[in-house]
Amino acid sequence: MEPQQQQQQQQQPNNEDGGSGKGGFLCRPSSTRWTPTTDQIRILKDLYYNNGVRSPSAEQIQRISARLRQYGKIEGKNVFYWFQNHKARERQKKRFNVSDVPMQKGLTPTAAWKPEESLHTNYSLPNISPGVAASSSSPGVIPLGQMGNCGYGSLTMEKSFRDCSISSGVGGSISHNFGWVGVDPYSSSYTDLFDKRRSMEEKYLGRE
Amino acid sequence: MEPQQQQQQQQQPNNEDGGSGKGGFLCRPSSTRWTPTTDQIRILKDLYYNNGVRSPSAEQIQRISARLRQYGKIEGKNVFYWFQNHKARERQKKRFNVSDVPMQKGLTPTAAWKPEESLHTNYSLPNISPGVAASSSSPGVIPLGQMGNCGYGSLTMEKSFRDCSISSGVGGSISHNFGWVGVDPYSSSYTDLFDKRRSMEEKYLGRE
DNA sequence: ACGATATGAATGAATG
DNA sequence: CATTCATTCATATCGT
Repeated sequence: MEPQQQQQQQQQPNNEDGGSGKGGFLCRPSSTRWTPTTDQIRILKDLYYNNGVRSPSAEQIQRISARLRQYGKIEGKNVFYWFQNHKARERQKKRFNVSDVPMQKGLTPTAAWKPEESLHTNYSLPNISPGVAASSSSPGVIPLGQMGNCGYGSLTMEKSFRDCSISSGVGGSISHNFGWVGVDPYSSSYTDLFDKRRSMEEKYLGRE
Repeated sequence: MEPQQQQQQQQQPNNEDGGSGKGGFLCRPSSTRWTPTTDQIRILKDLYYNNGVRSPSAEQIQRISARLRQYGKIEGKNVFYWFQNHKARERQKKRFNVSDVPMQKGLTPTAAWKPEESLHTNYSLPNISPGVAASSSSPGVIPLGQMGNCGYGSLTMEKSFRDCSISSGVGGSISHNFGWVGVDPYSSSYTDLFDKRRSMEEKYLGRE
C-alpha cells in the first residue's frame, strides 16, 4: 500500500470454523470476514496485473480459490469480491481524482493518492514470517490449469511498474499525460475473450 | 463528534515531503495522512449539515476537492473518505444510542456517547446558512454547482443487526471444501424477518 | 511519556 | 459496474 505505511494484517487469525466448535457460547463469530494472507494477496495481484484477470468466471474463481486455499482459508466469494473491489476501486480512484485545476505552480501538488503498488503488501506479523521468503519460491505463475487466458496465462511481465500495466495485445493506449494517476486501468480487454459473459454478474454468493 | 476546541492552526501542516527532507533522500512518505485545515473542515461540515451532502459522487468530489484545495493540500480521496467516515461514525453512534436494550446485567458500560457536535445541524437542506461558522472569514457556501442530493437526512433507520448469533454446534464437518455455501457462520433465523436477499444462487457448490 | 480518543485510510461484503 | 455500509487499522492529537 502506501509507501511506508505498513498495513496491519493478521495472517490467520481466524480458524476454520471460528469458535463455534468450542461448544461454548462465546458469541463471537471469530472473524466475520476473510482476511487474506500475504501470499494470497500476492497471487491475486499477480493475476490481476500480470495476467489481466479482472472478472474471473465461476470456473476460474473455483480454481483460484482452490489454489489460494493452500495459503489460508478462503472461499470462492472472497475471490469474487476481491476482483470486483479491486477493479472498482481502481476505477473509482481515477474517477474522482482527475481533477487538478490548472495549477500555476509548475509543480504537481497532487501526488497521487495511491500509486498502486504492485505486489508485496506489508503483511507483517511477528509470529508468522513469510515462509515463502518473498522472492524465492514464490509461485509467480499459478498453474491454474487453463485459466481461460487464451495464451496469456504465461505472460509474465515485470511486476514493478506503477502505472502501466501492459495491455498486451489490446489497444495499448498508454497515453498518459503525466501519469501519476497511474495504473492503467483498462487492460481488461482480453478478459472478455474467454468469459462467456453470462447474463450479468455471476451469482456466486450463497448467503442466506 | 469532536470537541471542536482545538487549536486553530494548521495552515500548512505538512508539505509534500513533510519532515523527512534531510539529506534529500526519500524517507518519509510525505505527510502520512491528510490533515484537514480548519477551513476545509468547516466547509466540509457545511456541506454535510447544511446541504445534506452525505455521499458525494465522483463529480462532486472533484469539485469539492478542487474548491478545498484553496485552503490546503487535498485530494479527491480525502473528500471521499471524509464523507464516508463522517457519515459512518455518526450512524454508528446513533445506533448504540437508540438501542433500548436493557443490556442485561449492566455490563457493557458503553461509555456514553458525547452528544457533541450538531450545533448547527438539522438537515435543512434548502438554502445555506453559513452563519454558524462563527469564523471570521467564511467564504460562504461553495458554489459547487448542484449537489443532487436528496434531502433525506432526518430518517435514519437501522437495518442491520449484526448481533452475534452463536452458531453453536455447527462446528466440525463444514470446514472443508464446500464453497462458501453452507459455511454461513450465522444462519440467523431472524434474517428472514427483515431481509431476504436471495437473488444470488450459488454457482458452483461442488468444489473442485 | 503514555493512554485515550478522534479520525484518516483501507478493504471486505453487499446492494442497486 | 457503481455505490454504500461496516469494520478495522494506523496515526495524529490531546489530556493528564
